[in-house]
Amino acid sequence: MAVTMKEVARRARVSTATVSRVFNDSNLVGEETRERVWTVAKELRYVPNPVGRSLSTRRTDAIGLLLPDLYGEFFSEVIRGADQTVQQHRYHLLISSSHNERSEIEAALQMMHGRVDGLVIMTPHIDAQTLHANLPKSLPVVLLNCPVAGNAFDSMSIDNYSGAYGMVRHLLAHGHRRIAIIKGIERNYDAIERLRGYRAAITEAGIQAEDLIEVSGDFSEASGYKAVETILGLSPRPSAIFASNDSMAIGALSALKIAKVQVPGEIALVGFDNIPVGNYVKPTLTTVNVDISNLGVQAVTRLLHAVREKNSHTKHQVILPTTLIIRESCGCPVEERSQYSAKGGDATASNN
Amino acid sequence: MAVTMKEVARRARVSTATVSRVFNDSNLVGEETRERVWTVAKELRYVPNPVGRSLSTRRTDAIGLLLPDLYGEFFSEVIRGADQTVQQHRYHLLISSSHNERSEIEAALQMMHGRVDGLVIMTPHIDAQTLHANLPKSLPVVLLNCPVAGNAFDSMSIDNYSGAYGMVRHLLAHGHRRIAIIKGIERNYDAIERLRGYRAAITEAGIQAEDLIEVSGDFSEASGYKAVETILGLSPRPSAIFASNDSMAIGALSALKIAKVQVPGEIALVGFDNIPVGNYVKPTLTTVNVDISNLGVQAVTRLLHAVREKNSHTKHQVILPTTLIIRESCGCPVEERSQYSAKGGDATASNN
DNA sequence: CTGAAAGCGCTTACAG
DNA sequence: CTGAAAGCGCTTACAG
Repeated sequence: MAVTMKEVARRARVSTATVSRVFNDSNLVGEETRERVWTVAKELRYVPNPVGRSLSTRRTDAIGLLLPDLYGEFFSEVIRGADQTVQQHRYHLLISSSHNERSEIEAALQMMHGRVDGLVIMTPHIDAQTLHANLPKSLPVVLLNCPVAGNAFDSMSIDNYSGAYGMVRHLLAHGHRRIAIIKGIERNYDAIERLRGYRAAITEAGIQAEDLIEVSGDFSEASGYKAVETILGLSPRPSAIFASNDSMAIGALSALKIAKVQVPGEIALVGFDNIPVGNYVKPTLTTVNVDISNLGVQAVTRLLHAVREKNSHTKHQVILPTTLIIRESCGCPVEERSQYSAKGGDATASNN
Repeated sequence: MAVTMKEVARRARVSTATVSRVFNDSNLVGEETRERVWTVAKELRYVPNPVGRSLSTRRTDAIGLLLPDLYGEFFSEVIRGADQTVQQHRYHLLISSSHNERSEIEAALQMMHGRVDGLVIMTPHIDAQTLHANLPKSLPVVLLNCPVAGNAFDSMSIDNYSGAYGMVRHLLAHGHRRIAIIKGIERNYDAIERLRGYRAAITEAGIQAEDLIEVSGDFSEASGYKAVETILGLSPRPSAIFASNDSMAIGALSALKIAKVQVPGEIALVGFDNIPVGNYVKPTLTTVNVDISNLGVQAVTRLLHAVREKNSHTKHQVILPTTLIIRESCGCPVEERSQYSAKGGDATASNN
């Protein structure tokens, strides 16, 4: 059907080896021969078959991206960063999502097997065990925001801890002493780290540990709404709320509006993630920014390094810094309403 | 390195042909043999190499998705629908984006060549010519929201015309007579169709064609903002604004707020797309909903039909209906604030 | 029910 | 600088 190398070779009166060399920019081809092959190839509209190529080179020139989900801007931004980087390196991107259960992840790992030269894996529910059991030992992997400890894998994650820490410090700096946190999903890694940052900032400020005000939430808008009912019932009432993500902050904002509690006048409110909607609510939402597409860029860059420089590559656990976005909802003076970096000092440098 | 079929065959004391048959659920294998092969395969953790497989079957079990962009919810929703469908059929999804220029599209088409069994192409800037020139005649293709005329390709698009028509009819039904449109990018297909719907509804209502109030825009928030300046300068002032997309509607809303013009009290405002932010602005935005992930589902379903039933497959141009989402910004009575279908009668049924 | 063999479209030492 | 040949890991008529 499609024209093959053999046909090009025949018409250009050379061997397939020579055609192959021409298409691989080998320098062991005579100028004249090269031209002749090019011409014929162009005429026939020959495009090398990547499958044949892959079989002999044992490369696929593709990498896989495993995602738990595909809802919302977070994942599309990761994909955007990944796609961009992959294209720069003339690689391809294979995407597979909806892997929230262990069995699905295992199936997905199997399916990627042999189709990609490396894998970026983002999934909250995975352990090193499962990974090792389902991946060829030699397949390079970068873990994205996965709670896998140790240094057996390259990993890349967001500095949830410092982001939360920096945000709470910001509230403290503006005089808040009773700061409530609306927590995320209990066993979620991001949620745990953000909570840890909150606790550290509070206790470091000399506030008693028993004064930590922790309200449950599950990252949903509804849970933020509900949490406010609890918070408004406390006495003395907290003067600030740190929601573990923006969705909950927005839910909280609705509840506060309905309860006729002024934000930030009577209570300050801040979130985490910097989702676009934060710019549209009134007051605009102070939050922690995460450069998500960069997360994708870095992960793929790191992975391709592992793929191409297998020998010199050494594994690292990288933590990407976050940024505070000061808008209206925290009530801090206008002149401070600019971006500045959250304390992100413990980010490990990547060395590729 | 990785264990191959040969190794499995050797250990199970059968030929590779038999191993192959076992893995392809062929029924010409004895039960006993089958078991033995399974056991050995399991032991060795054998996974068939898809590249070898592809080379002999001439299938890749993958389809490609070509996107112009990767910004925002629209594309992530398309991807979500596509990924979901692809997985159901045990196919793989190859993604490639940022194809806005002709040369990039051509390069992308070349790169997909041989890697996929079919292609879903979404790009505003493409003509049938370029497509034919860069695609193997035999490769199934589904065009997504592409302005390619004729029936040479399967295509799938949103019913922009009827959506706009229905929305403007809604405004007319509520007594509006001077309805301005903020247009989208001039040569953009969606924009053209929405404009066409607006014009049809207006003129059908017996309003003079010279009373069409068309203001330029480019789909950006900023252009919506600017358009309002023009609109407020008109006399008599329009009583309603139909923005060709939600982003512009939101820009317009900001401008109206600043100009202290009540929405919907003094002027009604509606958009198109139903982006999530529309729920958060005040007043909430009346708009036209497009089930985007379904667009991805339908396109892939159609494509896989073309891939697998090459013979029985006939090409169709499908138009997916839209829905009106009535919220606060159009000012219509509360009891009507529910979803109902926009006139979507001219959607062609897909027959796979 | 099973195997030997050819073939899918490339690449790459090896020899010249 | 060029070609003949082996090999990458599968599948599938063909023969038995």
